[in-house]
Amino acid sequence: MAPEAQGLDRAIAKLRARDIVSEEEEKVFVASVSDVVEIAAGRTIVRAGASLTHSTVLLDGFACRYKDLADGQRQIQEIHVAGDCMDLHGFLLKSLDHHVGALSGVRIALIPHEALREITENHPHLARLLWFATLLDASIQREHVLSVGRRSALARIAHLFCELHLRLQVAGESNGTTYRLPLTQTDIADASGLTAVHVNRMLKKLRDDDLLTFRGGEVVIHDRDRLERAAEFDPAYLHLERRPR
Amino acid sequence: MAPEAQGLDRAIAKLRARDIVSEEEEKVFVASVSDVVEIAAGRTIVRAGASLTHSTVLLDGFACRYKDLADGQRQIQEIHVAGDCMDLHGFLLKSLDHHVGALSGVRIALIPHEALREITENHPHLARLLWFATLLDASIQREHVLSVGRRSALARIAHLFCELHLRLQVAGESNGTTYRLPLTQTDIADASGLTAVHVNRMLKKLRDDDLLTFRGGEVVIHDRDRLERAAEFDPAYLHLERRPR
DNA sequence: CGACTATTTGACGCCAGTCAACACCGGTGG
DNA sequence: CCACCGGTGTTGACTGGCGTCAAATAGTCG
Repeated sequence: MAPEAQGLDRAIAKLRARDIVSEEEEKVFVASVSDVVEIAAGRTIVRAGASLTHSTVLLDGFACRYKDLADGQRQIQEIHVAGDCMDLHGFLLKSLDHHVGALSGVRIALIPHEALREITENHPHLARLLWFATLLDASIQREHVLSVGRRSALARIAHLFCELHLRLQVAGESNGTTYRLPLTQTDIADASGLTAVHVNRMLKKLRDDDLLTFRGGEVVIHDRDRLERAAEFDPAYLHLERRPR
Repeated sequence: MAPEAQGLDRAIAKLRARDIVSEEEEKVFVASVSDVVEIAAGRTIVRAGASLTHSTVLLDGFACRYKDLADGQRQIQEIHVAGDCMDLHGFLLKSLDHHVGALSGVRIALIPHEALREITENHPHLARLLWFATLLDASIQREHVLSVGRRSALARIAHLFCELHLRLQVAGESNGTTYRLPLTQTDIADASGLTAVHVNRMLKKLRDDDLLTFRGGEVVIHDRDRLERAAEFDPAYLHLERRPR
């Protein structure tokens, strides 16, 4: 592995939480990386509609998929954490229907579509694991539809923090009750379909109720049980069981 | 093809709208069907969490994926039309995180996971097409997040009707401006994250504005242009281009 | 015809949006 | 060292879109 590709182990860890990944498959995956680049916070990583030749793996930092409406409203569809294959979807869609943006400074690995195609031809099990990774995105997005469509503002935000906590734990980026999350309240609002002002009010309530504190890009969970109940959080949709796929 | 498997051609048509499907691939796909069953309106087709051995293709009728909250609120995450591979996701997830229900009477084909695995081992291009089909679901669900999170009630409903119109045209189930849609206003509400009462008000407004009429399970579009503008509908996310995948 | 479900409409209430003012903070330059 | 500045966070007053409740009407199936 090129030394700068460190962080790829997080992507492997994410898969290993769901199935066995052989040494050889790990090698094939790591070898498929053609390049590693850094991108500053706030920059666009992939623009909707652009013709794609590479997919990306988020090695470090936070990114998101999002769409805008004509009046300037933005909706974040999924927040990505280290280890996520962000636009593996682009491999077969050929162009993305949404933008991918850097929420913090990020480091990403590029994987040529040609290498992915190769994997589908010669490494069917690894191909199924990559397919699985895209299905996990879909599952996360479905839970997001539920949140935005039916949960109260408070529950939406609580749910988001629960989900990120668990996903970051899988990537090895959280000890028990704390994690870094360098997002603004506006980002949270764009993810949860609310306004920044109302997010602020709900964050205050979460603090006052002693459920969690989000300040200075850091989340501190005070009462995980009550937080999960407030969010009606059930981690089943993250499919955290190791099974043959 | 078993005669009762008619309707599978709609699934093939859906793929052929996006890439070339060879005669042999079609044969392999059709041969993978082990059974065809009918299910009455309102019944559950797959329950969340159940252990799965088959995936399903919707041959006829309308179905949906949905989740419920504890207080009884329901959120439909995607409406499926004839030709959709509904829980191809279950092939690799092994158990679904959501329910699949029949919105009308439906006919579905069952495909054993074993046959799908076989396809990933021996027919990589066909496997990529099936992967693509699941990515299309993800894309539709992302647009759904945008709708529910940011569009007004009127735009949400207008968008839903635009999307279904186009998807039904691909399946050969709509002439120019009309299509069958045997859903109740409550179903529309559950899909769009609104209440049935408010859906009713918005449908009245769509009628009064002469954009479309939805009555008796039939949609009549009066002014497609203005409807699309009201919905801010852009079909790019349906990826209707025939390209090598 | 009667029971049931779906649709329609009106009155009213509330959750979240809007608008606005102010505090905070790190960076920048005089 | 401090004035300034843009981005972010905080709070209050007010508004409005959509939810809630309720009752009447229209279909539908036995």
